[in-house]
Amino acid sequence: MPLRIYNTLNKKKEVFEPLEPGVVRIYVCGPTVYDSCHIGHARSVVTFDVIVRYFKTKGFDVIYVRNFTDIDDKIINRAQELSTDPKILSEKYINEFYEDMDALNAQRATIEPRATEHIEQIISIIETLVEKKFAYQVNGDIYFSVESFDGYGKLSGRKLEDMEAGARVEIDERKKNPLDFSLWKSAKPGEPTWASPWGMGRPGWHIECSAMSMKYLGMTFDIHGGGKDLIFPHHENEIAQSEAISGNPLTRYWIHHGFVNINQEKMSKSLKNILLVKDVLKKYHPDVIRYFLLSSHYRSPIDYSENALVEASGNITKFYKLLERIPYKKIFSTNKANNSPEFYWDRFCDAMDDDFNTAVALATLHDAVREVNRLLDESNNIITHSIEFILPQILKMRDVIGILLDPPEKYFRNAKTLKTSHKNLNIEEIELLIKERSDARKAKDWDKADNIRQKLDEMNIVLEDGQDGTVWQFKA
RNA sequence: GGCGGCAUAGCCAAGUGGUAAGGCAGCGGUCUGCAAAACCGCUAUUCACCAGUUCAAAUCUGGUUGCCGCCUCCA
Repeated sequence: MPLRIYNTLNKKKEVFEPLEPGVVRIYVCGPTVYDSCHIGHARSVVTFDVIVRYFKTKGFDVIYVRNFTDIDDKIINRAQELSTDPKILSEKYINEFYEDMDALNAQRATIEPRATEHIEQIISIIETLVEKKFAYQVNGDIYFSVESFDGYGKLSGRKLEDMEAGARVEIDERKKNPLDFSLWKSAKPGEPTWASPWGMGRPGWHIECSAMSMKYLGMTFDIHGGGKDLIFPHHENEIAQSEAISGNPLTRYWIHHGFVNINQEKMSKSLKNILLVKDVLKKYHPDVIRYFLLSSHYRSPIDYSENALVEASGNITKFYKLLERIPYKKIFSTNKANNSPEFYWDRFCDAMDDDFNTAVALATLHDAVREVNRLLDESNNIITHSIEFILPQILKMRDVIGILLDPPEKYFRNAKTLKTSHKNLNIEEIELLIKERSDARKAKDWDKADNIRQKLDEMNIVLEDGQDGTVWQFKA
């Protein structure tokens, strides 16, 4: 089955064909680094992380470019509020971004360019736009003239006339059209500036992406991605700038992911419900966050709630419980020695091929895990041939989804530490109680044993008596 | 005002013409001292509502209702 991608430009799924066979060139709009990453940033990063991982496992060479917007009004304003330098501020949040996203097991992009390191390219593009009369100068400012570009509105499905009518855009008398957007802003006192043919100033927001994508991926590349909110005006403007210069399509496939809501409300500063990645990571394992983010289709909105994370947590625990049943070395030493069709992996790929349907892909993982559990039950935990055949498929799925990378012991140990620190409990105390109960059980003092179990249950601890003794964990 | 999206079991969530994936919760069973975990079985005659097209519709068309997003910085 060929890979099909929903293309925002045409509003339908299209068969993916890279410009150059075997190579995928993809550009994703990265964060403006003026604040900590929230769960919405995580969705963007994880979504494209899985897409890129999938391309790689399918044998593509992936050139993945994700930028940092490190010069912008928001950064300058924030820096002023904090009486710091914009450069220092953006540096700080770039580091935070890496901390958060590394923690989430997101692989780094191939190239991670910053706007401020591409001023030269930006200026050169603006010069061309001015030469070709797509842009005009007003004092030290350069604006892009939306009317000069025929295709303006083709991505967002808007018409210039419609937008002007109800526009809430501030009327700036100097612009030819209210929707004209700035390519270059003249310097204001105290702001970072660069020399340009139009005097000291700094780039507008949209132009950096055109400059950097062009530099690293060429005039036309395969995939351009970002959040749905970027469709207009950001991506619309990128198309205008880039295509005005090249006369060729900026990109062949536009991928836009949906938002994360918090308890059915939009995340916003005014509602004070911005959920930071680093805060969620204090409570949940990274896999849990990834599972949550990938359990719905990337284009749908998803709703963050405590309940959703608890549920995701239960599923991740279930997966690790399976891995725990298999000697760790055995997990990696298995290799399929026969040529039968890889049922689960094929089903997983079919799902991924259908516009990266991670929900169905995860369902396939569940099915595979259930079967291995069943086979282990049947064989009394002996690794049989059938199991050796399914395990590598599970590992391949795991590698695409980017979860289950910890050794199970580590996962369960972390889970305990995470919860005990939250609940003011002490692992030694808990284990002492469990020891007491085990002694009682050996003495067949069931009442005492059940009493202790009851007590632990009240501490939200659940016990499992197995052949090799009792293991415990917190309820999700 | 303009553009777009969504509505599937108690909850989350796939499914875009061929008779409802998966997860959570629930019920019954195997296992267990009893549990838990794991596994097995059951759990939507039906996909917001009303018409229409079709041999066949959750899926297509028209309409109604309800939610949501974008049009201003936003992942």
